[in-house]
Amino acid sequence: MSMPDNARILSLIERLGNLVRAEGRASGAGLEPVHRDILGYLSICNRYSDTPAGVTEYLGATKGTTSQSIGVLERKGYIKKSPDKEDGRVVHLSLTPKGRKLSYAGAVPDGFAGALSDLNPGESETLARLLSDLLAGVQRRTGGRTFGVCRTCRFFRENSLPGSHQCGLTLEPLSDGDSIKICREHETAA
Amino acid sequence: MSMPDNARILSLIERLGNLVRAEGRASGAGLEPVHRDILGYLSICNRYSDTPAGVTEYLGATKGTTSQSIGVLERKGYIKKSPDKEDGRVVHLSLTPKGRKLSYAGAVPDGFAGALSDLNPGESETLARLLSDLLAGVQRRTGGRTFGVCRTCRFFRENSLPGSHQCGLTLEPLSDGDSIKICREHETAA
DNA sequence: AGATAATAGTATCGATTCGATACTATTTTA
DNA sequence: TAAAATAGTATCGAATCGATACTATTATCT
Repeated sequence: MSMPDNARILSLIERLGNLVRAEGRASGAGLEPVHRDILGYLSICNRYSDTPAGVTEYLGATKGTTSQSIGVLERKGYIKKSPDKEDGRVVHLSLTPKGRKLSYAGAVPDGFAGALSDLNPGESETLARLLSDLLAGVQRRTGGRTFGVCRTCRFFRENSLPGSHQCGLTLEPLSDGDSIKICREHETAA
Repeated sequence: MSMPDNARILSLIERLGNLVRAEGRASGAGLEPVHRDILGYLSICNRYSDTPAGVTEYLGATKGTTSQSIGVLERKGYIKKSPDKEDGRVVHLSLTPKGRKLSYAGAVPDGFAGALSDLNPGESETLARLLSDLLAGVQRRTGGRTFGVCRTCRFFRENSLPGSHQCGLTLEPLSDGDSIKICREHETAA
């Protein structure tokens, strides 16, 4: 008689997602949820992914919509655009100091922080893992990118020098800092 | 070095929520996510909760916004308004046949169905439980309603006749069908 | 080489959300 | 009976969002 687990999970995710959006909207200084999403993404993505197309894939929106949101953030001084040196079509996005501050500020809203602290540590970990698995599964199925961490990608290569790595796709060198960012070209290592 | 579990969970919920919204938008015939939310809510709420105020609390929006969305659904013929018999301020909302069909159709999008089926049954159950707990915790803290199932409410009373119950708040009789719907006045039984 | 296709991004349109504010009507409370 | 609370609507401006059309650049194919 009760709802099947799948539909229930979906409904819960939708409601919790709405709450996160609503809480964020209430507390963020005039910033829409999508703006916080974009700033957050730009703060953790690597140099292959900091483009309007990368943001578009990450958010699952259309590129027209994303272009508008990026325009708003640029006009308000949170991000800056700079042309790619090799591909004349590509634009890179970077956070201004003002934008960087906000991308950190978007911490955990009070209501959630409290509710999460009610879970015991094992449960938090389980929840995080199950949600990750679910997200990865959805993305695999819908052809979406996984946006995994560089270091876990099948193209990631260790170099002989400590702290020096290489991307097998672009063949470019990668620093330790690069290796912990997320990438739109990420494919999970087998 | 890695993200704390709490921030990670929040980010996962936000991303999954966005995906649900996006998938729903793509597949639903011109219906916005909030419209599906409203239709879904009306299909499972009881007669004390099928009002604009009930929808407002459930969605966490403002009443002005909700009033507009309800207006759209009414104009498009998915729901119908009828005045309350006792309180002249109150309006009840009901699904038209057209609306009822859509509230069922909004089932689980393909990508999610597949990804959820990858979890083994125990994991699904765990995930559903953890998300429920989280939602309840957030609502308790933010003063929001829990919208629990009538039968689990502290005001729910069994009658001597089988299949007949009573609401201790309104003192009205409740059928078996009533007892499995969600209510905005719900308070978890101790 | 040169035509064609694919890709990155922008511009514009209409419908809609959303919060804020103000407003009406009804009911409750003091 | 007057004041306050409640339910709901109306209106405004800013922004999202998808759809479509468009420009510019790069890749591909013949």
